Amino acid sequence: MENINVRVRFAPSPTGGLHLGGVRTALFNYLFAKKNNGKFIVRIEDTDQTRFVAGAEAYLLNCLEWCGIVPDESTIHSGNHGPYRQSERKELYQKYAQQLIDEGKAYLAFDTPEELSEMREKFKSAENPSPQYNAALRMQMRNSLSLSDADIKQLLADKTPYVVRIKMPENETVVFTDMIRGKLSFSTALCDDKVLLKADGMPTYHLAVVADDYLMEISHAFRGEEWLPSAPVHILLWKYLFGLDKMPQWAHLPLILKPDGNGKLSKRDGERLGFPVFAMNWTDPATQHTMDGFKERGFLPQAFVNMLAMLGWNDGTDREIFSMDELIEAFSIERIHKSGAKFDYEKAKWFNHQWILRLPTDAYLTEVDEIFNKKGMPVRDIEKLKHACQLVKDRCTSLHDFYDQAFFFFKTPTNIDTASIKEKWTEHKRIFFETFLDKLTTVEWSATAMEALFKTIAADQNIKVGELMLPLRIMLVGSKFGPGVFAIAELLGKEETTKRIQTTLQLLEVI
RNA sequence: GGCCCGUUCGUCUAUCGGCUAGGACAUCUCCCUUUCACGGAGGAAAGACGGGUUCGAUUCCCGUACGGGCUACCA
Repeated sequence: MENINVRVRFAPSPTGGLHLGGVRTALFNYLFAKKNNGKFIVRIEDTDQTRFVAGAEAYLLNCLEWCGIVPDESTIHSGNHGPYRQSERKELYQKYAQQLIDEGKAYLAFDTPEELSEMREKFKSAENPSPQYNAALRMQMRNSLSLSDADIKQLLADKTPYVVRIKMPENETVVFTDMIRGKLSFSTALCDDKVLLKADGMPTYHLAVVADDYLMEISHAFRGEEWLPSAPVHILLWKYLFGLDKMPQWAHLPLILKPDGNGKLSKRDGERLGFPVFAMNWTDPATQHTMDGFKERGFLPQAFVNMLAMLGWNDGTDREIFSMDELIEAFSIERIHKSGAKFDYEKAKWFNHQWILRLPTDAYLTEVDEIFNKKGMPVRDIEKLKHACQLVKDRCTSLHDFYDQAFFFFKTPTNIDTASIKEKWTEHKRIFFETFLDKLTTVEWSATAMEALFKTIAADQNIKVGELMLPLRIMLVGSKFGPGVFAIAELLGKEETTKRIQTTLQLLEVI
């Protein structure tokens, strides 16, 4: 079989981290590559020097690594197709641009940005709100097709800045097969003369994507649906430069939509609706504004990946829970959907809960420990934390919930909800708990033994057990939540349990 | 405006011409639980519309509507 080289391309920008759509594109690329024993290549471009941010490359790869999406080749991990940065490959693109010019497939355009917006203003109408630089208009602009040779020479001699534009054929039909959508056709008459090389000598995406994919022997390329309209330009460039037989197979992935209303999910939606949109947190270097990622919100990478995979793909059965290996095993590109999917944070949390239950506690103990540390409650006894996690995992949807659900194991509650019990508090109950405390010193320290003792004393003293359970819970936990009370007591230990009961008894005395 | 893509419960989706339209999230009811959850059982909830093709269309075709994407020297 031919070599399978699947690539995903990123262009980091300072305003945003790695969003859901980006991770999902990478994920599908990765699944496809692994499924077919191919290579997964991550390309991170410094497409625009002014926008490129130091640290962005490492950030992107960290995010992918957290997700378990590990590239075989990347800008940082390197491979044998370097150099990877666009700025270091400048001459290559210029060479291809020149080739196109020589063959009459592209031309030089000297129009200034002002002239371009002037043109757009001038030709703008109700029927045509966005006039294109195309066959109909290019002869009215200042370019190597409309100007005389002498003029062009003079402009070049004066070092007038220019761009290279593709000369779109007047009326040709470009046909190609998308792996997800099937056969698609576009008329070149509707595409404009896209800029291939910018005035600073750097390529636009259109030229770069074609040249890079060729040089790096890419066989398959997945990207977002938003690229579909410019696909004909890329197909044409492949035809002109390298031949369609060498062109990678395309797959245009559906978009991830905002949960409410319509449209592409944006980072603003996350802030507005209170959920993360990035894999890991990202600080905008300009504003120093940090946005949480799924990782920081207490998501497990397994759950995050699982959730993303199910947003636009399924295996045709009712199964929803997949590990990365299982995804690779089950993945098939034919089953990727064509339509966009609205992101549902509730469902994302459900996936996380499922993975919290499924994974052994050890898989996330370090993260939970860190969360306790950040809350200012360092856990000295990691084994105890582990037990606590096992006790409360049923009721945790995020890793942060472990703190809310288990903090009382590590710190005596300061707010005792005595209000809930004081109305029904009696002298009998006080006597009961004093007896219980007394006998506790002799009993074997286990939940079952304690429960038996508790019930025996209750029977002896003729008090309903139900009347005593809530008070005991309040004494140990501080309020009305948590796992079984005797299990809590067991983990708290004899000393702490006794102390908490005594403290609350005193509190009730005062009241 | 033009071009392209899409359209099954509120949401994510199953169905590759036979459907009493299945599952999951969310929601509601009940059970379990001497707390809060988990869990279990059940309920309500969908094929945008109009034409074809066919014995039979959610499924295939064509229109219409609606939604989205693109229409930059951004990707």
